Parts: sequence; structure tokens; C-alpha cells
Amino acid sequence: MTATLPPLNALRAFEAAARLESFSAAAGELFVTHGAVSKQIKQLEDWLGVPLFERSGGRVKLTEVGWRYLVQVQDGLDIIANATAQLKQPDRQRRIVINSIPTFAMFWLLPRLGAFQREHPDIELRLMTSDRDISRLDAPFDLAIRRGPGDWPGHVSKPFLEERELPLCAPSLLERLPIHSPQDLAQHTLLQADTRPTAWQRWLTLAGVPELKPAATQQFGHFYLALRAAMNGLGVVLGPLPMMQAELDAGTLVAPLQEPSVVVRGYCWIAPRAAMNDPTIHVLTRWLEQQAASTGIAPQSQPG
Amino acid sequence: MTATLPPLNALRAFEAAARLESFSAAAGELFVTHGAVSKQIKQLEDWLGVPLFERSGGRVKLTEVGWRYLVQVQDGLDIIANATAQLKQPDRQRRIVINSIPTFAMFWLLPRLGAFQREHPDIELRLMTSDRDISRLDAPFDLAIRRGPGDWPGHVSKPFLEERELPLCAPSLLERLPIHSPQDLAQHTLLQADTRPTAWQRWLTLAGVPELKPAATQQFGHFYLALRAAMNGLGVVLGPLPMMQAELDAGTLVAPLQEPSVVVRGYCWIAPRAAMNDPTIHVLTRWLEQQAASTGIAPQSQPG
DNA sequence: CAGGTTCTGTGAGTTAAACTCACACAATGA
DNA sequence: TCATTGTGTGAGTTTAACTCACAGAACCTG
Repeated sequence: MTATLPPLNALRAFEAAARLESFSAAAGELFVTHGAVSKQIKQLEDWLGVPLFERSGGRVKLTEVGWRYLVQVQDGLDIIANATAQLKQPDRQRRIVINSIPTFAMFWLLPRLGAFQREHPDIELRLMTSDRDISRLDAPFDLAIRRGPGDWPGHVSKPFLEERELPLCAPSLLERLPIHSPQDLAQHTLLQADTRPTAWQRWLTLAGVPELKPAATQQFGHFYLALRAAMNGLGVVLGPLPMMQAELDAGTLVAPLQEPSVVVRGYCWIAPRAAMNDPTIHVLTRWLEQQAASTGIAPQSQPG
Repeated sequence: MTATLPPLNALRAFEAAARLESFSAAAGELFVTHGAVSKQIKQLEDWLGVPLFERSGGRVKLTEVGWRYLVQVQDGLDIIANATAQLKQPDRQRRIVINSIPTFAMFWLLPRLGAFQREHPDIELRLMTSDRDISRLDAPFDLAIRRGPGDWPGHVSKPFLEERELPLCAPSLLERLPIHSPQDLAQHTLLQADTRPTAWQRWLTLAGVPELKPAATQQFGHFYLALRAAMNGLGVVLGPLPMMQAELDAGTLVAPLQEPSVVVRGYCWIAPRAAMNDPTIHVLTRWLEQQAASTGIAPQSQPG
């Protein structure tokens, strides 16, 4: 990371002073004089170019900007402190922690987890979800599921499930506004997620209607929220197949259009290189590949 | 935070050296000599008590411990760098960002979002999800939904929806192993989440069977994963009502037992004090309260 | 195999950040 | 009005961070 960092030692003083709303109390906590804290805060404010505290008669109170900065600085420093504490006290537990992107966890992995556990009752799985790049996770993991291929230094990865996208929506939506061609999407709300920002534009281009303006768009922080919104009749989502096949089979979602069907980046399992010595990881990754082969488009052989 | 922080300036050198796997390259990036970087790394390793790099013949490579530390240090430093950049370039947008805990977003809020948008087409909502304490979020928000009451300095909050918990499961589960009394739970897998770690123990205690040992327990990182697992027939979850009423009505979940029904901490909206000057926040919070009053247990008047 | 190149390790000395000390000023409370 | 508490800051001190110079090791090339 080459982004500009502020004077880091000053952050320690800032965090304490802001949390306690007192330079003197912060000085006590940090075992320095209040003058040191005062100078550090002044240095930080000068460097940032904005006041972080309001002063009134020997008392300080965070400004709104200072408050916003504090919560993020605390988050950053907490992560560093926690990482440091963990490093000093390794906590070795025997379980496989899977960190999956939320949509995959909910619509593909979770419905199959029971089968895995019946087949492997001796393996304890713990499922976490995150959209983040694996290099930026708060907690360690043994296996990650992310869309790929991708660049994951220090890890082994392998694609195991391809994906294609089609417009999907609740059947009730079509009763009010039928969709027979891509042009009909102009009457609808298109649902999208931060994690797939260009999906609709790409699909519309392939469909031959790049300039189409929908009635509205609805943005969600996570794709699974967009999918749930579609099930709730809020609009049309570009649904991933074969992941949503169960919902199509159940009739909670329908695919009004069959073309174009865009093949997009599929799913990879990702493990730290050191974890590849663990046979349990092999059991799990083989199981993932077998499940993918039996339900949808397993990728052609591709090196990790 | 009074947790021990390592020498912070050394982290800057460590991050660069670790990312580039070169002290000389790190020195170039940081505009210091390689000797400065070497000394900083040595200081950090001495302070932590563990080597972070393997040395071989003038080359360095991260140890496994060093690698794990790097990803977390990078995360922490990135948050600080991003907070710093945001502070310098305020990005003022006109939209309401809601940060809700995932379960509430999916099962209560999202099904109602369409109604809100039809009633208020001029307000753009952006829905984010997180379990984190609001003081530790990566991104700013205008309104948060968390379970409470709670202590949220600098914010205004108000409970608007109470909650009670009952064992819920898929109907297919009862076909194989009926549940007529709390003792019957011994034959089942109890599903739980990190965010509600003591829920089952409390419920079993109230049910008069504190020593009951279930066939298994299954832990999930998020409560909504536990709920989805229950719908997929993986076990019994302590389901929140009235949130899951729609699923009970639809038959995807059933409540085999009606007692004891535990009233637990419900839901609060939380807004930064400064945001209370914004009339849009009032529109949204009043709408939340009205929706809660019409669907479930609205709390007795309680100050924020 | 020898020499050159590149990279890290470290002692000695230098520089600058961090700190202490002491005093000044302001708000609050008794 | 005076005492108390807290912040601001200049001057001086201390220590972390740094440069400089040299040494050692691995790798590459001729």
C-alpha cells in the first residue's frame, strides 16, 4: 500500500484523547505529559488540514469530522492490536473455516452443507461470509470461495463452478409488466449490487440494447440482497445460474428471457499454500468439485 | 483502546517490505535507506518475539506467521489510509445509507422496501449489512439498525420492534424426528450463530432442561445463515418473531413448540446526532416505527 | 572458478520526532 | 474571588529514526 498515512504515532495520541475527550486523561493512559498529547494532536491537525477537536476553555470535544475519523482510526488500530495479540498467542483449533462470498454461501453451499456433514461427520465446518479480497479479511480462514480466476499470492486456487447470468424476477412482476424482449426491461426496475457494478450494462450491450434506460435502478450493498429483492418482487436481477436453479424449479423466480446468456467468471476455492498439507482441505475441495460437476457447468481443466 | 500496539512506524516499514519481499525496494518506496528498513524490521521482530521473515543469502521471504500478520496489518493500515483520504476529500451525496444487521435486512426490511419506495420515490435508499458495532464500521451510514438498547455515544437511538424467540425448523425435519416437548430436542441438531452465542442455553434453561445435550450443534458466522440452514432442514434454530412470521405463514418453517417464548432484545434505529437535523431521517424512522406497529410487538415508549 | 552484482545486517554517528518542564490562559465551581 | 482542572506552547532534553560505511552471503555471468 502506498497510500498516504498520517503520522502514525500521533494516531495513538489522537485515539486516546478522542475516546476520553481529554488530553490529560490520554496523557495518563499513555504515560506521557499532557503537553506531548497536545503537540501530537496539533501535529495531526496541521498535517490533515482540519481541526479534529473543538476547544472551549480548557476542554475539548470532537468535531463531527473528528468523530468520523475516530471510528475508522479505532477500527484500523483495533485490527492491528488484535493481529498483534493473535500473533503472540496462536489459537490452534481443529476445524475448517470457510469464508465464502455471501451469495454463494446462501444459494449454493448452505443447501448442500447437510450432505457434506452426513458424508463427513468428523469434519467441523464453520461458515463465514465476506465479499472482501482474501488479503483483507479480519479473521483467518482455511478455505475461501471467491469469483475468479484471480491473483491470490501465497495461495492455491482452482475454479470449480462456472456461471452464466440471465434476467430473473418474481412471477408476480410479469403479471403487471410482461417481458417478451430485452426492450421490455425499460418498464422495470433493474436490481444491481456493488459487487457486480457493470453486469446490467454488459448484458444490455450483448442483448443489442445498450442505450436502454430502465424505469429505475436499485442498488444494494450485496448481491444476495439484490436476489432477495427480486424474490420480493422489487425488480429484475441478473441471476446467476446454475446457482439459482433451485429457485427457478420452485417457481419463486422465473427467467422471462433465455438469450443472451452471459458466461461470466465462476467460482474458485482458494487455500493458503501451507494448508494444502492438510488432507481435510483435499476432502473438502474434492467434494466441492464433485458437487459442482453434478449440478452445473464444471469448468474445463484449468490450473490453479 | 488500551490494547498493546506495536511500534507503529515499524509497521509502515514492515508492510512495504513484506508486500515487496524486499528491504531495498521498501526503502526506495519509503525514501529511506535499506538500513533504516532493516533496523525497523528487527525492532518489530524483537518486540513481537517472533521472526516475520526467513532470511537466506541477502533475500527475505515472509514466514507463515509474517504472512498472516501482514494481511491484518494491511487491513488496519488501509482503513486508516482510507479514513484519512476521505477526511481530506469529503464526498457528500444525497442518499440515505442504512446499515442493518443482515438478518433484519433480509427477513424484515427488504420485504418492505418496495412499499417504502412507492411511498417515498424521492428518497434513495442504500442498504448495507453488518453485524459490527456501529463504532467499527468501514463505511459511514445515516441510519443503523441494531439490536438494543445499547450504548452508542454520539448517536440518537430508539427501540421500535421487540422480539421473541421460539424453536423453528423445516416441516420435513419433524417427519423424521417429531418434537412434542423440549426433551425431544436431544435428537436434533441445534443451529446457532456467533451473534447469539447463548440463545439456546438460555432457552433450554427456561424450558426446564438446562442439561439437555443435543445430537449436535452447528455454528454459523451469521444468524441469517443459521436461519437459511433451518429452512434447508439442517436442524432447529431459535427463530425470531415476528420477523419470521412470513416464513411460518408460508410453511417453510414451523414452530413445533409454543413455550417458552423468550422476549429478547429487539431492534433499534440509530442515527448520528448530527443527522437528526435532516428531515429525511425523521421520515425513515417514523416509517420504521409505523411498519413495526402494524406487524408486531412495538415497544412501550422508551427514550433513546 | 573467479569476479561482479544485488541484497541484507549492523556499528557509529547524525537528525528529527517525541517528550518533559515550566509557565500562561480560560472555564468552572465553591 | 480564589482554587481547581484542563489545554497551549516555548525552550530544552531524550530517544527513535535515520544515514553512512562496511561486511557477508547468494546468485549470475564470463
